[in-house]
Amino acid sequence: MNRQQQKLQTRQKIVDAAFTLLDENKSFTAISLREVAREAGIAPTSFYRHFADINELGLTLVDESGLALRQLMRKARQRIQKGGSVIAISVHTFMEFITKNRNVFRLLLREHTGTSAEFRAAVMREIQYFTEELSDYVESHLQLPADIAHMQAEAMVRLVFSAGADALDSDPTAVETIANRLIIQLRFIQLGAFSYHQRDKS
Amino acid sequence: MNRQQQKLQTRQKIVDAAFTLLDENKSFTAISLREVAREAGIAPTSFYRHFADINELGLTLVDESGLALRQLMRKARQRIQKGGSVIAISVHTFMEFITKNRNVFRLLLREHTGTSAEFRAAVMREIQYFTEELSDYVESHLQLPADIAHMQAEAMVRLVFSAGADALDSDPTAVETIANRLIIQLRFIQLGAFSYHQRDKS
DNA sequence: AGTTTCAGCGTACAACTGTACGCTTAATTT
DNA sequence: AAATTAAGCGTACAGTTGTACGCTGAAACT
Repeated sequence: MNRQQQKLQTRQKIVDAAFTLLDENKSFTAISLREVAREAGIAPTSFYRHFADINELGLTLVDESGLALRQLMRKARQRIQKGGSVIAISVHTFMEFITKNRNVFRLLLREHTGTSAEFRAAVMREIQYFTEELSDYVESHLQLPADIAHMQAEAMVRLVFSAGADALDSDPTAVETIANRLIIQLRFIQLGAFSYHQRDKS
Repeated sequence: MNRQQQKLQTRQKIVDAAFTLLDENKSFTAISLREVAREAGIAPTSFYRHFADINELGLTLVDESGLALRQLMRKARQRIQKGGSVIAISVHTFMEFITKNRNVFRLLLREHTGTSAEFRAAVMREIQYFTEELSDYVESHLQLPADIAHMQAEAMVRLVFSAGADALDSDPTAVETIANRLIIQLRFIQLGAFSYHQRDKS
């Protein structure tokens, strides 16, 4: 087999192993190089052929997670084209994602408040993509000035991530409850930003 | 000296040592019993005279942190008696607290999304106190039905904690900016919940 | 065909971990 | 005064960690 392909394949095995280890009771900072190697089926020292550091692996995972989320956003936007509530569809898409990719979302959540400033910054960057895309949407579709649109988008993303954290610990029926409450709370923000804007103009 | 007092004193040394170690780069799950003992100035094995487990220490820290936050709430409510914006005063009190007790808030943040289900539950309980007290306030002062008041309070607390997380990584001037944005975003929710309620009635 | 490259392995080591066990010593009880 | 209690210590041990070093064997190149 091609050597390059082979290398990429084991690299993927490492990434997959890391995501597998990132379960309910293990944060990325807490997993050891040796555990990852064991799970990936390689020698501990072979790890270094792919990543200089365990941190480099971590940042890769955050990047991949962010990418997955952005792809999700696109999918949600496509669904909205066909009509329906923007908020409700977005929330359901999001909840579907985190229940199907628990460890991906867990990684983002944990490293967002984690112990590595580098990781925190990486996650915040991914969240900012989220916020800015939503901000653009709000600005153009709801006809709000940029600053208000941005605050609205930021608040919404905060709520969504926070509710997502709760959803991770809940069974499917509880997730549905959380989603429904979240939808109403997002409407609060939407309505509130609008009336704040109206009041400001007069 | 009294033996009981002496014991309580070293116990406090352990607690203080743990909070000291809980700095920017160290989560509670990541600190070792030996580190705590070293910082507290006792032998590693002496730790067990005070806590059965390192987890027992952790839950103690969460409890103490929650207590500190509840005391803060009372202080904020007292200040509000004298008049002024409820939201603005609460936000400023909160920000003052987390900048003066960084590690206390850090503990709550990290364990909220941490790897121990027990710790997560403990933190969520503390957050719920927050939410419920605020919910009662909203219900009685803004004349909203209980369910809407609760959703409003929950959303507000989510926003406050999320903004608090950002504030931890920021310098004083950035904290001020975050606080001001947060105040507006909380107004969004307040206004939004009100018009959601109005609309619902008709 | 001969040479070079390099992914992966095995061994090795020092550092650190939690905690079992028994001792000391001073406060407390009898 | 004698006996008991218990906070704190020191030693010890097995387990895990990251990573330095040199080797192997097959793919890639000349």
